[in-house]
Amino acid sequence: MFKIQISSRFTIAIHIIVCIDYFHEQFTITSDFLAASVKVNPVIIRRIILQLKSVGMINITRGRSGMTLAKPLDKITLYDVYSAVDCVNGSLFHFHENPNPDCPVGKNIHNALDESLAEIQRTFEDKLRSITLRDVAEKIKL
Amino acid sequence: MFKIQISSRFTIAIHIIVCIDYFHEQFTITSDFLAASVKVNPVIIRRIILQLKSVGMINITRGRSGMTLAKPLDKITLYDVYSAVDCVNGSLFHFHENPNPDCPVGKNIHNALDESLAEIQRTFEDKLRSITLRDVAEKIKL
DNA sequence: CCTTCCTGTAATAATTTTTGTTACAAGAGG
DNA sequence: CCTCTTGTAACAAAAATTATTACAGGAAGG
Repeated sequence: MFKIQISSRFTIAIHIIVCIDYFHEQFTITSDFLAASVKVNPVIIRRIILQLKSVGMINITRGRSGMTLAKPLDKITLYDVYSAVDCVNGSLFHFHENPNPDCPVGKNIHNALDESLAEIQRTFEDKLRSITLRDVAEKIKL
Repeated sequence: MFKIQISSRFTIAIHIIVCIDYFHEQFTITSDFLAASVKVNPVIIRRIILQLKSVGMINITRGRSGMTLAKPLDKITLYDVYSAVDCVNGSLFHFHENPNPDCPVGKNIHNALDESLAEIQRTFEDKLRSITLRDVAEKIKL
């Protein structure tokens, strides 16, 4: 009924990293190469790899060089990827913005909830931190 | 830059439940009353209270009766509210839908990731289960 | 029993996000 | 200098979220 999902940019980014690791000795990895594996437009890939590059996760240059990983897989957690592509600056929860300040509940609901919501988000992100790209890549190679 | 937030329906639903608890002895609680505290259109309120009703969390009748809670606050967890308003049937994560089956990575990425993503979601939902509406309401009354 | 109030619900609009696409300048390397 | 590919803008399409109007139909009060 309702959607509420974390962008596919996250799983695409994971797919990209695993692909670079998997194929880097066999092929020159380009955005077209990755687009063929992920099956999306190459520009989508480029936008994501720019974000991964900006946090020092991969190396890219223009021209025929192809891209490489800048870190070993076991030094990249799902959280690293998540924060690289999705900008988790803010809250995972969307708060209704104008509760009535003249109502005792409306005035305090934010304070009453914020701490709990932040704690939930922290738990979620800690779990993301506990899984590395190596864990994922190993399951691919089986 | 990107949004990715759980619908405000969740925090609105919490607001609603706390309001009913807080005001039920003083006032007749209607969707207009709640709309004034939350500061959204009454129809938004009605759609949410219907969902809360459908899982047996509140009692509603047409006419002048007003609505009441069907459960004590400490028997309602944030997860109960979350699942009532947001239909968490599916995954919290949006997977890109057509990875290339002819690519060894594309063919296996789903299997390799699904278990981990499900575990992350489970952790998240368990945390939601650990907080009750009583915890929230108590902070309002301070 | 009839008037009033409020829910339940459809229909629709306005925003905001997300994803996809085309196009092209500019850097890198052969 | 030619070719390949990134980096990026501009724009289009699709999907999701939130808001709004309107009204039929129970429930309660007089």
